[in-house]
Amino acid sequence: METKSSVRENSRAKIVETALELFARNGYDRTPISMIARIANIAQGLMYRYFPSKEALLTEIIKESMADVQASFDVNKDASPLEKLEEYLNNVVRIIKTNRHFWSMFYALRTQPFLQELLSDELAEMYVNTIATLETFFDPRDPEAQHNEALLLFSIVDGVCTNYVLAPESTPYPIEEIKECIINKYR
Amino acid sequence: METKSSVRENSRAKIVETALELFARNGYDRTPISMIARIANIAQGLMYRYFPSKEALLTEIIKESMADVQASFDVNKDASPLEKLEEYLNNVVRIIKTNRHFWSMFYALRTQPFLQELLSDELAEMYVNTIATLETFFDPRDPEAQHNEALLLFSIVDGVCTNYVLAPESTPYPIEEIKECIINKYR
Amino acid sequence: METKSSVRENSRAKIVETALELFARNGYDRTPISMIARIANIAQGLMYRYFPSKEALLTEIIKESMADVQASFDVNKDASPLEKLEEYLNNVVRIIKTNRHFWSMFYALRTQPFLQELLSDELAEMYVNTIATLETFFDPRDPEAQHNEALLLFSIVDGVCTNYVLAPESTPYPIEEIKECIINKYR
Amino acid sequence: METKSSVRENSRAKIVETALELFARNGYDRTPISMIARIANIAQGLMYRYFPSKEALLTEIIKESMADVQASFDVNKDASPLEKLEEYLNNVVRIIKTNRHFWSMFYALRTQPFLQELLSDELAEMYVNTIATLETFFDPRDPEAQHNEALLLFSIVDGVCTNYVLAPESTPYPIEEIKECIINKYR
DNA sequence: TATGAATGAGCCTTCATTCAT
DNA sequence: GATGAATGAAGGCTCATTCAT
Repeated sequence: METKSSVRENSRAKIVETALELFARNGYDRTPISMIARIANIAQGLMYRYFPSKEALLTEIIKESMADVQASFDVNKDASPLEKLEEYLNNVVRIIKTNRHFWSMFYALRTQPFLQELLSDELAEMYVNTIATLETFFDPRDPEAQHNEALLLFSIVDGVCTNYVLAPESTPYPIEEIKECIINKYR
Repeated sequence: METKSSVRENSRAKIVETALELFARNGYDRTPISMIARIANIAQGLMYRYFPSKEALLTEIIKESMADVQASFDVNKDASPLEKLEEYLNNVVRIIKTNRHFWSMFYALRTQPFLQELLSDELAEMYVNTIATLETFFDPRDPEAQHNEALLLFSIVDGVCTNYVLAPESTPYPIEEIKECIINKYR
Repeated sequence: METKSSVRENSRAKIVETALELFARNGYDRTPISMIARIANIAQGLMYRYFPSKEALLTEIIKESMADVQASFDVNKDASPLEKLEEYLNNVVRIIKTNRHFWSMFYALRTQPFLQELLSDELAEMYVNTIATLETFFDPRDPEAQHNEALLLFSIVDGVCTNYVLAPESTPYPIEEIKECIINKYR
Repeated sequence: METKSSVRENSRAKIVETALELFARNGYDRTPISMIARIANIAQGLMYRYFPSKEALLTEIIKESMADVQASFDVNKDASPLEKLEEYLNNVVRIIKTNRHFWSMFYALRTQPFLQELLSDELAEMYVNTIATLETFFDPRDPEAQHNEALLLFSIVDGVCTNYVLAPESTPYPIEEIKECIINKYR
């Protein structure tokens, strides 16, 4: 028997899933609500029972996915810096492979000016947290160098992930091998 | 006295310049032609004398700027691999600092699905060329490793440049220091 | 114990009461069914068990309230014209003070073209009845003057009531004093 | 030869005229922009080159018409109170006959709650001004009575005008005769 | 060449109404 | 009787593009 609230959850999930895929494929501004509705096989107006606006749908999707991601970033505190770095990269690769749709959308979105305003709080918080984590991988005796190393590592991961999700299916990006390359540089 | 063709060049240049700045600031989809016209101080319809459509304006801007960039990427063929890499990074940093508007726009645009179709030929060509150049920086005895190293270097530059143009004015990205960090990793 | 029909009456009454208040406050076209349902604490769809449409709800409310009003307009047939007029004005003032919500809505609605069609029969009947009553207050020897006096009195009451219900709380309309003014004019 | 600015004026006037008529006939909320456009024989989007929104179109229409009206309310300062009152009533009747469309719309609009907010400034100012003018018609020795008399006269005019514009063509409202009735009451 | 008025397709959103539970 | 999820037809508004001058 389907309860009312499970009906609700079903609809909501269908909207989120479809929107995520379409935002990733076409971009946010090129994905009309009508297209989401058509592909999700629901009426146009239904989205507005679950989200107050198209923008709210987007931010909700991002917040939910981000929360999932943050949860899977527990790093072993007792490991050596190099081990931590290795574990971090493994986590990154695992997560980006698992949620490719989301990250494809994310990397397309984070460079859009109007979205930076929309998401500035979430983005800034995540950025600061991540940099702080990455700093623990490097020698704290020279704080400036430590900070710069963290920035660079973040940028590397950024670039690699972007290239991974943007690579066409015909020439996939060898992310596992690239990961090994990175680790080698830090040995 | 202003000749006809210089008038033409003036209007055209003003359109390109204004569009570039606005595309960078607001994003392509959020920049109406009317806004470009207003800020460039020309009539709305005038753009269509120079470019057949808004998309054509964009691709033109990108092609022109890309050509400029390619031209400034001559690498000294006789230098050592490390010297080449250093020179390459210097070029990148110099160019991105000089044309920040363009690169800001470029990095916002390259992840947009609809643009990848629009520019796929140019983008693919540039990508292949660049990777080929970067491969010359690495040991050719293991071609697969060589290729992966080139991919990684490209991704690193990608990530660093993206973070540079996205950094808010309040906390600028220390790109010169980061460049040194990178070079250190390759010594 | 609540019988079935009293439940029915409760829901129905709650809908009518809430709708009346909201129509008065926001206007008919700016009061969604969903808002009535939310404030009346009932389900959206429930209204359609009692009224076939939003328009039907409105006309029902008006008809019911009008009936109440008509009932309280019995004028003493044996009184002098001036006494009749005074009694009539007293009735008007009493009724409008008692059902302020309804009259506030009524005066907002009666000028709306689409409602005039909807209610034209009721409105016309009430209008003719009222004018006929008012005519008994004036000298029948000049029928045209008598009719015009009735029209004028009706208009005066109309204007005074409208201004009363429209007056903001900060500067209430002194309807009792105005009533005395009117009576003085007819002495 | 038609200049550009006269083209502009033509279009604008056509929009205003059509909107005024339709707002009067159907009510503001029941008059879609698309209907205005269709009847004015212009494209839907054109309105937005002249007015930033539908609401702005309405307030503009009201402001313009109100200004016209205010201008025609010069009362002879040296006349006796009764003469002033007579002149005032003559002005009212003349104006309402001339701009019947506008006043039909105006009386339909002024009772709509959401419009009171929209126009509260204009409405309040006009109200205060008018009451102040009307007070000069009455004996200043009892200020409270004077104020109440002004309120009543305003209400009377209000009611008469409303009934005039609402009267169906089949039974027109004899406004000239009613005007005489009113004057008689004040003799 | 240049202007800016005009067009109309398409977008986001609201809301009266229906329907499965 | 009661619920609230789902529908779909408008409505207001934006904007790339065309066209008369």
